[in-house]
Amino acid sequence: MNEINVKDQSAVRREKLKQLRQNGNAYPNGDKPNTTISALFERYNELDKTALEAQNTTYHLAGRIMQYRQMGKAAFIHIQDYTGRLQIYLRKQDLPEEEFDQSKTWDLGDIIFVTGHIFKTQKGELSIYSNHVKLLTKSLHPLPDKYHGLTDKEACYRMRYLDLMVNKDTQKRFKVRSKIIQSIRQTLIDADFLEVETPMMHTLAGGATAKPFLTHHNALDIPLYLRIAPELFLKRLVVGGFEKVFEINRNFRNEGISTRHNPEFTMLEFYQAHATYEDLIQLTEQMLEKISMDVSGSTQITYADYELNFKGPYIRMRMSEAVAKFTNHEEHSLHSIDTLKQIAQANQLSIDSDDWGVCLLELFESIVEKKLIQPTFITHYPRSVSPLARVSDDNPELTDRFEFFVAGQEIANGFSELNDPDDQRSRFEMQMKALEAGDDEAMPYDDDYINALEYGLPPTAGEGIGIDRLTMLMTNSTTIRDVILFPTLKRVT
RNA sequence: GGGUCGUUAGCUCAGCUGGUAGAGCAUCGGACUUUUAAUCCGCUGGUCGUGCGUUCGAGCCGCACACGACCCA
Repeated sequence: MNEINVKDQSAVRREKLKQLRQNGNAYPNGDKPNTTISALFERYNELDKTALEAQNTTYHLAGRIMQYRQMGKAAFIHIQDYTGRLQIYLRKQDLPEEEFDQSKTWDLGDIIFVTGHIFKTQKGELSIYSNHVKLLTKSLHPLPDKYHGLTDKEACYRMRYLDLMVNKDTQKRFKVRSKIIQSIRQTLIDADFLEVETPMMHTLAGGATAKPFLTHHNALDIPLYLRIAPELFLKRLVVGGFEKVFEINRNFRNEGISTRHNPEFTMLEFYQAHATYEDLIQLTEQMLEKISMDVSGSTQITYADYELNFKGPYIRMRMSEAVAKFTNHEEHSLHSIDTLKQIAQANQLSIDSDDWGVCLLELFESIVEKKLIQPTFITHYPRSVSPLARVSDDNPELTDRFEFFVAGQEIANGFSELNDPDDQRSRFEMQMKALEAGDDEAMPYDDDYINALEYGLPPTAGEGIGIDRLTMLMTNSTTIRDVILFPTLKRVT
């Protein structure tokens, strides 16, 4: 190593790789482990040192070197596979000479293959006593600090592979995320829902009010939008006879980035024919109770400064009831738009709309939402802010809709679907007026969707649940970037 | 979009009132056959985010920019 600069750890490792290439294939494959680290712990960790001496099963294991303690004629190595970390013991006299010499050139981060039997050290740590070792993959960059790990958040987001390698909490968070999705899928499939996939590229960005991403199809020479919601397609499927459908997939919204917003995010949407929003409220309670049990074994969850209780039934409030409660008004007084404007003024809010529903929603969002800590359903959303929801039978200004809040955040949105094509047509027309008036988030008129409704959508209820925000709750993460493997970041310059 | 803070060795972090750039881990060399953040001895390693300015002199002061974090909208 004299002619290369020893300060450059990568150069040292490259030099070693060069040696490996000269000695044969530096990237061997085909060596198969016959167990995993966690399996060994489950089987043997309860046995004591002497009991393990009777064990002579030969195990093959592969893993990345995370710690390496060389002691002259012996060495202790901690390797990590996707199930955990295990110590390997190497002794010069128990290994072929060239293998022991080879092992001295290994570095933290290298991936090795180990053959040996299980034993416990004097300090009682379960380990592998190895009689064969082999390097599988040379790592060309030094690992982050073995004790502190990688703490630079930007580095964690940009190099998630490194974050996952050295930060156990990160691994755990994404395993929980997977478990949540698995739990949801299980619940829905057990309830006879059909999992489907609908287009990610739309000619009209409908199903929600949001700014879309625009792209272009070259061969067809047409603009396409990345979808902002799958809703209108899923309901077409219900028209077609798939009476219970769900989709877990990405939506894209061309909006700001914050601790609660990533441009692409994952939504569960599900639709059930012959159900009402009341049925979905119950299903949501069941689903969340199960998720919380599956993930943490309890319905009590710690999130930031809160102890959240996911044992149903959850709090329910009408939107006007909630606004009344948190502004100390009588609920019936909120039927007057003048009262709403007064409340807004008293709270230093300027609302430029003269629509009663818009005003009520604004008050709700700015005053009430952040105060809904325990799981809470807000129901009776105004018609004017719910262009796809069915009008309530007892009040034409309201819809059979709810949203679900936890820790001040919106987690879910559901409603009995509007299946009257003529009503839907007039709602789209209202949206078009809003669009003309400059609201760039208003929904476009979807002619084919109206056509589908004219064939007959059975009475149906549907709901969307934000998987990222749900994962934030279940993993006690206060930023969405911590629950998305590769969050959107600016380019490094 | 606004405010506050951050960016120094591969990683984690110090750096005084503006006066020659520091530690631990990792690396490199040596010792070491049950260690475990191994230990002991020795040696390396820097475009102080980028640019401009102030100054005899800038990691430190000023301005602009980049990226990020937190709070607010």
